[in-house]
Amino acid sequence: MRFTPIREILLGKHENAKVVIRGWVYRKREGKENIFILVRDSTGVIQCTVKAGSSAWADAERLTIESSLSLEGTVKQDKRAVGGYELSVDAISIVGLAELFPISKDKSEEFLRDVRHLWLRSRRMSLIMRVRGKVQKFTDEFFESQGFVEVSPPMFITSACEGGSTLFGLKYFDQNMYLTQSAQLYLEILIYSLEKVYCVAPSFRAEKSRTIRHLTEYWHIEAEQAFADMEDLMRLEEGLLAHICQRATEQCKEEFAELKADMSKLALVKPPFPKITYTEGIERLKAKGFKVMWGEDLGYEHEKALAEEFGKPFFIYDYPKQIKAFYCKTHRDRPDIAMSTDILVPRIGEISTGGAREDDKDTLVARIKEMGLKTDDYEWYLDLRRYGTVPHVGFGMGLERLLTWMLDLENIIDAIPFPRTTRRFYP
RNA sequence: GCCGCCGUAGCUCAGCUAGGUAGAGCGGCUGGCUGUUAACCAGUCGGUCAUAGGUCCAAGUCCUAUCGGCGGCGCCA
Repeated sequence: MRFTPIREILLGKHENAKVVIRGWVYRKREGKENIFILVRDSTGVIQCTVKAGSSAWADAERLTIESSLSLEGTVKQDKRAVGGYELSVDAISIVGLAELFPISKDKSEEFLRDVRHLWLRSRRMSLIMRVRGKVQKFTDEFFESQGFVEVSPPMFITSACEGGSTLFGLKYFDQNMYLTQSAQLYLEILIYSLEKVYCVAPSFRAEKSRTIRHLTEYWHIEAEQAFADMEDLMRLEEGLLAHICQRATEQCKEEFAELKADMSKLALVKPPFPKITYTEGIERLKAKGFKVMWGEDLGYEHEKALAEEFGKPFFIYDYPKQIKAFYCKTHRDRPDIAMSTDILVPRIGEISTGGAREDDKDTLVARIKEMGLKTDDYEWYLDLRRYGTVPHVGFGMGLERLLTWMLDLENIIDAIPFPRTTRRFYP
């Protein structure tokens, strides 16, 4: 049996032809003369009409919202149907008669989160998931074009990447292990053979953050590049973002329109991005009346204020060493300044952090001790500096934060099908 | 970790300020009507007011604790 995608019918390709479609009941309106069944499949929604007296009438009467079915009928152009085409039904075959569907007209955020496994069927969620899939594809396209190799980092790790306080611990047989919070250190291993590597993989953070931009499990776009400096890094990052935004404007028009997401902001994402130093950021904030001291990390309000000025993604770089991780390289002539850069976007703030990694073994050992960490935990990491060390850079970008910004989502949880937050991890 | 808000019918909410018989809309069911557009009209079913304790003649309403949820800050991507 050949089934016709609903989208093809709506595009006018099957006018007056007999077709068979399959899908789920989206809405149903019942009268004496007609039953109107709105059927959705993965490609669209179409109105199907069943006339009184038709052999399909009894089945049409039984149908409930979200029942799965196939319908045979004739495609008719009809202005009265949303979409311009409808199916005049000859036969219905019910696949799975649905029980009373819990999601109806009125719905609260809280309830929809409780039934997320059903809410994912909604038009809105499927559109977002489509864009998410595309953005992942665009990411692969970009790295492919730049000669990067996609690699697969581990999820089980033995020690922290950054500190330790935000790790999820777990029992690994008789030992304690953790879920990774970044693939960075593992990508660093791989540049010694592949030079340019990237991955898109989950990162886990046990931060009890209660905000619209935090997940405990999020997908992390990470890359590392050997023989590269900060300029290479920023060029890579802005190239990636610009490519994703460019391709989204080409391929995701319908999704943006239906989600009422503002697509015009994507056109502003063109290299080179605005770039300011941390010091300049502090000055700008002071000029705006914020009470910030050089050396303090920027808070969310600070980030938002700066991002508003630019109205598009931009870089902040050259942070004070003390607010950055142990592996961060510092300027040789300004040892208090870390070669680190963030990308900030309006409304969300930070979506990416990257930088040069310390490539000198002794400096790295000193930094590890300075931060109160144990060199024993980083023996293999130090090996990378013992055997053919190279200057290298890398970054990590939060896929869901990127999508939240692109699609104007109110909360990051809608950027991922199965969000894990401090309070929610079902289904 | 700190702070704020919320929890009443399957769903969305009102009722709480100032204690006095548990309400509406949607959904379901029954009937009617209509080429309907998240249809409409009538009727009907539906509730241990999150849980536990307290105050009171009387608690959905006031007090305390607990549980659950949402958000802000911090931290981060």
